[in-house]
Amino acid sequence: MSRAHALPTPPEAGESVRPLTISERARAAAVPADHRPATDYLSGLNAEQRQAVETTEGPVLVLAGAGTGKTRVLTTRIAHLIATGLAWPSGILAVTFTNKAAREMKERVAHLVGPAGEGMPWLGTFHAIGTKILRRHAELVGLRSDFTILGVDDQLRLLKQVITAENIDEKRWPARQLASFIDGWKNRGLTPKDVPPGEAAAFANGRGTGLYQAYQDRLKTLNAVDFGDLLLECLRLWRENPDVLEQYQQRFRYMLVDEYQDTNVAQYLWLRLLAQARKNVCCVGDDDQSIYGWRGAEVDNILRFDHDFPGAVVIRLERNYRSTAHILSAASGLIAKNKDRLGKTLRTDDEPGERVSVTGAWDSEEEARQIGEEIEALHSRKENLSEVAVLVRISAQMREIEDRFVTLGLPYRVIGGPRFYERAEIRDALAYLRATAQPADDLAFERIVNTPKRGLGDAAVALLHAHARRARVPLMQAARYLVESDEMKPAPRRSLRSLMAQFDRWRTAMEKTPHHELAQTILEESGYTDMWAKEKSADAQGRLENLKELVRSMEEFPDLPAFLEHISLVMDANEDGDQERVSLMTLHAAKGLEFETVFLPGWEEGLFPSQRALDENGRAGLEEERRLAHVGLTRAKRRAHIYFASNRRIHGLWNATIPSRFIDELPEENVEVREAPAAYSGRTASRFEGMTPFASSYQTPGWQRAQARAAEAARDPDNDWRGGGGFSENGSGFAGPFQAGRRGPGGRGRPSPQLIEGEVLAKSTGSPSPYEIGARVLHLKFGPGTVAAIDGNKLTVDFDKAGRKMVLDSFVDANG
DNA sequence: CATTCGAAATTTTTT
DNA sequence: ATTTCGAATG
Repeated sequence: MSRAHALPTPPEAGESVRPLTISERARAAAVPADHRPATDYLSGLNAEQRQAVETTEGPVLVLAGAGTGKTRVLTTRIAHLIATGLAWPSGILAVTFTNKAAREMKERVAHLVGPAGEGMPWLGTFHAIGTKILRRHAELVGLRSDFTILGVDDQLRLLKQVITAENIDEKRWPARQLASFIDGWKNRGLTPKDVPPGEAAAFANGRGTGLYQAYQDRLKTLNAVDFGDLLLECLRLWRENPDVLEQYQQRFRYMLVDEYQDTNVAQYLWLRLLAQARKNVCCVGDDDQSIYGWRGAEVDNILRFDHDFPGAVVIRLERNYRSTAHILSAASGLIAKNKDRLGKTLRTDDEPGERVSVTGAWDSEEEARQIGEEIEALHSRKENLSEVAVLVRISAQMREIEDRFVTLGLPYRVIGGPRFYERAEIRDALAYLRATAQPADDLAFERIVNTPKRGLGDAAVALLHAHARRARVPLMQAARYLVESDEMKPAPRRSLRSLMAQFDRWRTAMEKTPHHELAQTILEESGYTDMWAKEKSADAQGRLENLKELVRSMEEFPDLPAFLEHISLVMDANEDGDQERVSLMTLHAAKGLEFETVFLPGWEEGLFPSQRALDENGRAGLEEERRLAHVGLTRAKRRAHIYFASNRRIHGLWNATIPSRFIDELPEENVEVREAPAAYSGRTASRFEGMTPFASSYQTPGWQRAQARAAEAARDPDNDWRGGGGFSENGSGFAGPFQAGRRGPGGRGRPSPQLIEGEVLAKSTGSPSPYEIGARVLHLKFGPGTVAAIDGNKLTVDFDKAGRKMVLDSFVDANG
């Protein structure tokens, strides 16, 4: 390809970038025709996409619905800016949220533009770019350029120290809680001075702000920052040094932001400062896929874009290239129930395809069985298992499904979970390296001083701290002193001496040993690998392998500091991508992915939408849950299967559940209500025929019939409720998704749920139930009980043994 | 100081 | 049910 020929030469790395002069631009345009940058990269785009690529000047908001080619627009836009000579790669700022997204974008740009695009030094996550900027100007914000970036666990340990140092009872005011307060403040761009007094009062009787300040002071002393600081300190840097800000405003001629709906206030301020000068900012996002409100994302940022950037061009990408018409309409119909949205209408030219199926199961175990069977059927039809995903609302749902996959022998992989670099063994190993390379890294030293156990417990650490504070020296230096003095008892003293000797040896070895070999040596000599080798728990083996992988990955870096920098921001477990596997993940983890077939279990009130989201955030919470449902559905290219169970075990006890309101909200014409598979459906449930539909939107109460069948199936003698014996014996009220609202005044814990503008827990029909208050009924799982209240076809029953639960009337029998 | 037993908590997750 | 955390115990 000759695309790269006419590109301007990228400036040397580190060279400060100035805008192209007019003559340079003219020169670029005057290149002979056959050497002119190829524009064929534009040819595959539709009109809107093309507009989004070619509207290079001024603020642009691209509202890109699911599957509308968002990433393609972003990468093509970058290619376009480079190919037309409007900017050098180093003059473009492109921010993403995850390292994965950044990596993908880099690859795709390189593919479009060729070697010339490889530069892209400013393509990365907010945090990675923030780090890069801060390292250059560290001294202006009171840091040294080799500052450490704290992970969550380091942060917690530090907070614990701060709380204790302030003489606050750490048990009453846990570090975790303070961490989430501080996180929230940092997300909103608030320094200790900016925190509204009312909010600080919520922690430790109003001492929240002081603790926040003390924590920040400690960080400075340690020459460390946490993730939030990577953005906040940039803000401070720019505000206090307008010349520095201007330097970056000049440098970044064009700015692009991916997943704009996920930006928090701090990120928004960060962007706005940069964009103020040139205003060539292009934000791509989808308000309907905003699912991170709970961690500080502000949908408002996207809803108010044209207000914040006057004259903004808003481009809607509404043509979906991913899903069939039925799936798309189902998802659109659902999301249309949200009020706070900019509004898009997704359309497709794809065939209608299969309807979205909705299947009721008796309980979550049967739900897992049905999913397993369906996947086996797909597999025997030669469908690729890598194109199949099961998306759950909460991780706790995974276990049952995994269990089923294991017994069926279905290969699967779990996506998400703790990141590689968050794992304890990796953090420990890194702490050893940090403590070796940076003797003043107190946090690292403290982390491993007694890991593996070497008799240096709380008492010894307290002594170290006391001396370190008294002499104002790092812990390591305090240790050297204590080894020589007799303030420490002989046993720990001997242990500490040998540890210090080891560190000395490693530090000497650092001069001449390749860093990955040194790491290997440290892990062995310290007894760390032995510690895991001796542990006989199931995951010990995996941890050892992670450590090996860590050492192996170090080889790719020139030296230890380079590696430490990399690891503090990035580090992914390597994928064993050889075998075809079903993917299992949370809905959150699924954003941005797509699969031929998607299974969506657990669509039940309380679980999805999550009761907690409703209780804590009211209508906004409900809408975020609905967006989550929308994200789930739009992951599917050809087949989407929704499931709900009528009974689910929550925290160990069984709970009756009712179908999610989201099921009712799906347009009827795009949904196929499934019967339970033959093996589990028993006789025809004639007595349920003609019964009032649960949801008024259904002409035929099809899913209810399916449910009834499932109930019949479960009625076989082997499944007798008395045999199961799984329900709560305490009768202390029901412990499920519905408990919060129905608890008596004596109930502890959660606040009452908010009723959301007439949207009750689930729609009810208002049609009379065949039962009356006071009637005795028999439930398969909960046994006998008395009807306490009736709401349409939903009964509130006081079960003799299982306490009060809400059940569908079709699940109980009259028990005269 | 380490181990062990019992009570309490238990969404979603990136950097 | 399971895991995690803290206090009592050896």
